[in-house]
Amino acid sequence: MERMTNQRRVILKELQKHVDHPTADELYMDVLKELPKVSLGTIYRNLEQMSGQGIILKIEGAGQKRFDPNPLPHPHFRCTNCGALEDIHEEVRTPSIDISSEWASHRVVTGAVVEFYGLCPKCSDKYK
Amino acid sequence: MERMTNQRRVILKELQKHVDHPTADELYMDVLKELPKVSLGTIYRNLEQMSGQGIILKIEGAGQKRFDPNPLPHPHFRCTNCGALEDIHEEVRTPSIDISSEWASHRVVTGAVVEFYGLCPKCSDKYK
DNA sequence: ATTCATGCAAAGGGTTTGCAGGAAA
DNA sequence: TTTCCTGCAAACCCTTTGCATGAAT
Repeated sequence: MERMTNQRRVILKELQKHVDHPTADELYMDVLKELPKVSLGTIYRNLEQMSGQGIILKIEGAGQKRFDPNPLPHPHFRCTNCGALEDIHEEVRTPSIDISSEWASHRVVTGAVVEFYGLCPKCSDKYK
Repeated sequence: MERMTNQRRVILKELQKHVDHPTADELYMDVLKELPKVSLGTIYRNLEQMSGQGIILKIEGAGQKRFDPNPLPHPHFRCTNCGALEDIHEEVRTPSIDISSEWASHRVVTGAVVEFYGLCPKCSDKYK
């Protein structure tokens, strides 16, 4: 059974402060302020464990992994210029597929990822 | 202007033979059979260039980058066990978002990625 | 007491890059 | 001939891992 260590508590608390979705090293900088001796390996190990437990969400894609304190799958918007990843609070028509199909009968379909992409407000301003 | 080299021709031809979506090193193995002196760097440079030109599709996500000879965005299915990536030929209701919204007015939304995930036929057999 | 987690540092894997020589245009 | 591309190898970046120590249970 996994243990509730102080490091883990602080990592989760710092992640939950974010409205954006930080990378492991961004979170490391935050955690360092509270735990000056923490190591980046500990950040990675805890993020990996918590996402495996469904407490947080690990988001893989272009560039570095990013982490989201909200574990429920939801759509994101990724800036192809600066890499920023943000939640979409707008209404999104989610994709679906017929799981009773012949195709699906040969697979185990557990979920889907939806990611819109383009330029974030900051980056789109540069093109004005 | 970019040049049509023999390496590039062969890389594209080998990619087009695939119904799956190979990684750079898988494609490297294929190309080596035709061009025994080709380097992995050349594979990466050409794949990067062709995807930038919209001739092929670069797919980023869990693990290694994968490449698809079909440059038109389309849904994929990813096996979370073996990493295989395949096209979905089933009907998929694609996601959409209101691009006339306040939210969208601050961004440039250029596209969306849809990826279903789960276990591929080979991997789901192992759990039977 | 027994495990599991930590800090540290090194290794790992995939991808990118600098350079001198080679081939398209 | 001028540029762009190649092969080679080294560098790079992010992430994972081995190990001895430390802290939860």
